Amino acid sequence: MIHSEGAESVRSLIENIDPEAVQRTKQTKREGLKPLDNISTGVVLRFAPNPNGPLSIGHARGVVINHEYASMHDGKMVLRFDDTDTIVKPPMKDAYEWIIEDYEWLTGSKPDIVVRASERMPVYIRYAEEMIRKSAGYVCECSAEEFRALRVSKKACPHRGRSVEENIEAWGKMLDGRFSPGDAVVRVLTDMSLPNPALRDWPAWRIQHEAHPMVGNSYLAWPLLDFQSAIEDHEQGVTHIIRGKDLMDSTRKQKLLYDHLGWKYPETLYWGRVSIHGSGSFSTSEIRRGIESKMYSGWDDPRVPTLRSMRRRGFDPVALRSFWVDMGVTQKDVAVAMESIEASNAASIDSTSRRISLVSDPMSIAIQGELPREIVLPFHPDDEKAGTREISLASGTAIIEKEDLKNSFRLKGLANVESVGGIFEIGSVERDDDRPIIHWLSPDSSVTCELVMAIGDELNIMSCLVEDADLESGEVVQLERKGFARVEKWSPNSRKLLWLHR
RNA sequence: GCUCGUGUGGUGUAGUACGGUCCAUCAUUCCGGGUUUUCAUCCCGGCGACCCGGGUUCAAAUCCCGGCACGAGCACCA
Repeated sequence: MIHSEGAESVRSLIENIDPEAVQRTKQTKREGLKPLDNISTGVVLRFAPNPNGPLSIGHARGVVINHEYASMHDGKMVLRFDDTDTIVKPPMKDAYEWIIEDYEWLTGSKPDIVVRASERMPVYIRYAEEMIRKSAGYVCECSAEEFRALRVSKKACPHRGRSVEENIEAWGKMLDGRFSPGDAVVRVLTDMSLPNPALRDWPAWRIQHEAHPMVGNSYLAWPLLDFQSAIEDHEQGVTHIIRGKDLMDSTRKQKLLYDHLGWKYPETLYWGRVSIHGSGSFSTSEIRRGIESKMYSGWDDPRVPTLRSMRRRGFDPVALRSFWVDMGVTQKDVAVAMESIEASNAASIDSTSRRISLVSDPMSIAIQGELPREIVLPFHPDDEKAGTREISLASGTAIIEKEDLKNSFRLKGLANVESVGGIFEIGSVERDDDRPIIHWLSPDSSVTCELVMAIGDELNIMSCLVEDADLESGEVVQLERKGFARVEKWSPNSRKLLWLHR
């Protein structure tokens, strides 16, 4: 019957049995992050940066999502410094403190646990030995090139079958410096015939003789990320790992290690790559070079995509958090525009930003007619509590942007004006037509200031005129008709604004 | 080459585990209109999408197979 009658009759058939089954309900969008699975025993999440510089905008997602999940499930958050490489990405002593500051600014809270891998070396050494004694790992003396060839041909390396005693002996040589860098690595014993080449006897330890900024020359062999991270996640009781999908093979490698050690691997979520268009896309090391060569003034240079630069320009961490939470965790590679982040920020700060006028390319016009000695304007159109500022009109002139000059326009908050032979006559105080409204300044109530604007790799420093309002250093203001800027300095002899965004 | 992953409007996202409640959610951009003494804010309206092809089924964004596209890993970096 079903076959011949079609969907309609099936629908009515179902309707007779259970009317609710065919009721249509408007679908809704799930709000916030999708809850984690397997949370019955509580959650522990972690954010694990390399301390080779302060946090950049690229780290923000990792900080925000992990932190949000931890607080959403009343769990703990571990901030871990993965600093076991002293050569390729050498740690920077100051960065540890910077990252904690950046973390606290962005999340509004302190991490529950802070751990540096470099202070945990005894733990890693102990587990490496356990692994070797269990014949779950071995010391390999092949060169990188030799092993690469073995990996692709699925062949065992000559050191793979050594006895535990021989391995322990070689391991000791790695630790005490009888081996030189490159002479040997510790590998996790997996299976050379594994279909995924990345998993075949993957390297866990290598030799590095460089001094470490935190622990000096205490160690000559260091664990690689996959080993160190796996051990530390277990030690800290991490329940959920959220990482980039480029690290999927890391999960697989680490699971093989967990199998050797008899541990249960955490739940793992992945996200895709995010590229942010319109923000400088440079790496931490590139920024560092730019600072060293004096191209940038520091890690908070307005041109540089670090969190501290964004903080300095006036970004609101609450807006940043909601931006990343809204994006959620998907494995799609996404491209977002810096303008989107700015729009999110603008929405967040609009209601609290005081309004003032700034003129960057000034010209004076004479105004005449019935003028009050001063007018009072609100600092915010929708919020009386923001207070008011007084503008003196004693001089009978107004300063406007050159590009706003027309024969007829309205000086915002004052009156319509009309050019009569170059002199502007005051007209209606009421707004009674749709002539353009422009912002303006009075020479008696304005001061000069510096407006710093980052445009790509350029720093545009403009000398401007601005209202002499009583601004506070650090506050974010909206420049009428222009956009937002943060007050860097506001003292009688030096006023400096830093451009934020429209 | 081997391995893995992802494809929903311009952008981002919900829905996909249990096919019908989806002629597909929400936000933003864009377009039009309104409010407003800012090109800000706010309000209303509109445009706009399930990668392609087969299959299963009364019914597929959802399940299966095959393509295609894009991305990642195969470092003695993280």
